[in-house]
Amino acid sequence: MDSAGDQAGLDHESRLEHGDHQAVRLWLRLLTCTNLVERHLRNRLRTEFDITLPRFDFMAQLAREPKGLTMGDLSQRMMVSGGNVSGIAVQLEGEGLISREPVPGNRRAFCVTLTRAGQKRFAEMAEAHEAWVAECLGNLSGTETEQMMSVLKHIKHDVSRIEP
Amino acid sequence: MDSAGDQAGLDHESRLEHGDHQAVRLWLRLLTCTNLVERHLRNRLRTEFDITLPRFDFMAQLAREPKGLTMGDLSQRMMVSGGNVSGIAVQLEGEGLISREPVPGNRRAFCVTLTRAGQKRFAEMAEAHEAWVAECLGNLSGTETEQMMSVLKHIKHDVSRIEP
DNA sequence: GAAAAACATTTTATGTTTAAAATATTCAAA
DNA sequence: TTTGAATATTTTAAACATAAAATGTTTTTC
Repeated sequence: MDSAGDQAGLDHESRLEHGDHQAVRLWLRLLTCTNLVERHLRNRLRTEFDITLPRFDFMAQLAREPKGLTMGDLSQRMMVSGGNVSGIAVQLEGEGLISREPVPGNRRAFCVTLTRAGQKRFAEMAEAHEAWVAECLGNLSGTETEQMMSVLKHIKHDVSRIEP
Repeated sequence: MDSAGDQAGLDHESRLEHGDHQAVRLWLRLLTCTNLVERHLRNRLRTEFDITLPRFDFMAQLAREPKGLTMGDLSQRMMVSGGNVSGIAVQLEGEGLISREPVPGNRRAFCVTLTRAGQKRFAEMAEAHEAWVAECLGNLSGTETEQMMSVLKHIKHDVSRIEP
């Protein structure tokens, strides 16, 4: 196969440019779409539970790990800087939603867990949150969802290889 | 069709729960993936051009509209608050990359354009940026790209209908 | 044509986010 | 065991983000 098979008869160089351009278009749409959903969830959390998305995320990570997580674990899983996690923890601790206890064999680290009040509070929010997400992404067909999951996995793999 | 056709024999209620749960899994993957790419681009812009993503985005909007845009246009296209755009504009103007001139028939609005220096600077960055995006999203097959574009369009449509 | 409404932007106050420096602890050698 | 490297967290400074109030301008309406 040669130039006969080229899309729209483009040569190698302009085909590459075309491909790059397509990638940018996809990226802008991906970014816009994610921001749209994120903003929607953020607003709902604020108006209905008076909580920010990062704080909700913080609690969600803990809810998945009843044994607790260190500040570093949280930073990694939330994919935000350590300083950020630090600030959120102070607030949530002040509100009695999480507790930070020293780790027996390691005086550097804290073990952060949801308090009972935190668990109760999170359970209420999580149910609503799940419904809101379903409002945004739940109308896709089974095929669409699978395609999306598959392509995102592919992207994640490609990006991870760039600078590990 | 009745319970015979249900996936995995789930009843209506648990099928709904399953669907909601799937939506959350998709959302988390979508968010993670977008953040991964965004962070990568942000880091590269910082290390190689010493510029932030919002400032790059600001200039990108102007590059697409040689006739210029008002502050309000920019706010809308960048999907951020007006106050935010205002702050970025002051900086970029200070660096001589954009200019803000009064609009003839409207003394409220400014017409913001890239200066010649801004155009030159942006052209350099845009070329690199396009290549970085292609590194992240350019290894997808044509089918994958099309699927992704299509599903994202669907999502955007669904979300827009929730609260317009 | 004056009052009111709408518009375009900036200012202010508050809070989030990051990178980088600082602090403190643990581990590994030499 | 003391030096040095690695680890875990907090603090700090700068940029970014928002909502709401303030400022000035234009349009509408009566």
